[in-house]
Amino acid sequence: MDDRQKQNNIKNDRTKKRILDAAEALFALKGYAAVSVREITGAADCNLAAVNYHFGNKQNLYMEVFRSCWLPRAMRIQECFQDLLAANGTITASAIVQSLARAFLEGPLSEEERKRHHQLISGEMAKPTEAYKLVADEAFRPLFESLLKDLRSAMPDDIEEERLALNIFSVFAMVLYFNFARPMISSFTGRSYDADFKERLVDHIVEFALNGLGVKPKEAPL
Amino acid sequence: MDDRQKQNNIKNDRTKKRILDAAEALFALKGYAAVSVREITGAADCNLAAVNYHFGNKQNLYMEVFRSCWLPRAMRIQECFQDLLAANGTITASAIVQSLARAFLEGPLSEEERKRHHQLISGEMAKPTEAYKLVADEAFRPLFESLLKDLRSAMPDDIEEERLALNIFSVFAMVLYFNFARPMISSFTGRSYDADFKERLVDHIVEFALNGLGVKPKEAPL
DNA sequence: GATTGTTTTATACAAACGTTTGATTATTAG
DNA sequence: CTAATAATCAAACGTTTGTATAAAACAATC
Repeated sequence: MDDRQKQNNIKNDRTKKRILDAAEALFALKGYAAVSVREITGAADCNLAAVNYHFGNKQNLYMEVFRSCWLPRAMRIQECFQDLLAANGTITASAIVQSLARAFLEGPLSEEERKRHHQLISGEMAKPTEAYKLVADEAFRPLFESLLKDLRSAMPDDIEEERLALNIFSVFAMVLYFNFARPMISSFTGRSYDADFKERLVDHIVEFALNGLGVKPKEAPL
Repeated sequence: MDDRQKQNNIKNDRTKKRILDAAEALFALKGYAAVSVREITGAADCNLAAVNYHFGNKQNLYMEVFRSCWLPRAMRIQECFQDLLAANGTITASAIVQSLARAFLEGPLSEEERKRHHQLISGEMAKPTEAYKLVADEAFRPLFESLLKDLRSAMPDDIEEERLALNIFSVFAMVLYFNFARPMISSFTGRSYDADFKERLVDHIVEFALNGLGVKPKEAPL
């Protein structure tokens, strides 16, 4: 029968999973309040009541998107960073910055995934909800601590803890900004985010983090 | 009569202005979709129909918030930056970065204004609407061009245009990030955004922009 | 003081919202 | 096969949404 076929085509993957995917895409695109449950179930090709059946309510679904879609991806990025860093041999400041920039800009995510990932977290940073706490505790804080440790071992011993933290934030600022502000950067520079430009960005971030503006240019030992 | 008194107390300032204020505060706090017209008119202490009478519809009101609240404030910041830069005498890279950081972090805005200002634009950068185009054309682009000009005159002649642009973005990244990510930074460093910490941030941004991480620390000539 | 134009008011409306319900279909276990 | 559990469904619930309307209050002009 073609009932069977139809099931195999679209419906056979668990409804719950389809709802999560559709919800993630829509929440990333338009934000929590601007997306209706009907829109989600429409995109997931299931009944309206399915959201409440599987997730209780709309808010729980939103939280679940972060718990079971966003967080695992954040882990993948962080693992990618640690792999790159390890592959680099000795832990130098330059290696840390470069690995971080690569993991975030080129990293393990597809272009579509990266877009979703950053749009979702942008929404949370602009208007934090309960999901922010989850993400800060489970992803940001551990990464920050790990970076603190790495960078401490790569910098002079007498550096103050606060300066170390500010340095990390500054590198983060660049890495996130070059993702976050893509439309503006593309528009102002006239370059699209292809592999070439991303490579250029990684190089720039590393150089800037090591030499700043490079007012007194010296051959950077990258 | 106390009708007259009541008018002087709250109502006498033009309804239109009160709606704009209330709308700005609420849009900044919760985002466009999460705010209802009734919420706005309630906060502005006026009739529900006033929004449609004075602004046509909810979307126009949102645009008007950017046109007549956000943009003028962006101008004030930019003027502050130019005043600081001019007061600094010669245009050096250090002076540019310092003036920019000061204008944005300490600047002419009250703490409440700055919060609103950044929340509004965060929302737009996370989920751009029509307002983004307005803001990019009227505020971002001119500031970017002006910075490009200033920085070009302060850097070696042979520097490529693209590198100049990336440098500007990087400084911007820090300045905006230290505003944007306030909650996270406060939480991770344990410091509140008082005058002391903001001064520290300005110093850090200048130093980082000039020397990067400062891996090979040399007495910064600030 | 009547007339005219502007602003405010109370009320109404259809559409869309998140959630609930009870019937119906699939799936699993005995 | 039957009983029980899980999942899907169409329909409806009571609210809340953005916007429209027409009457009332106010302001300014003559």
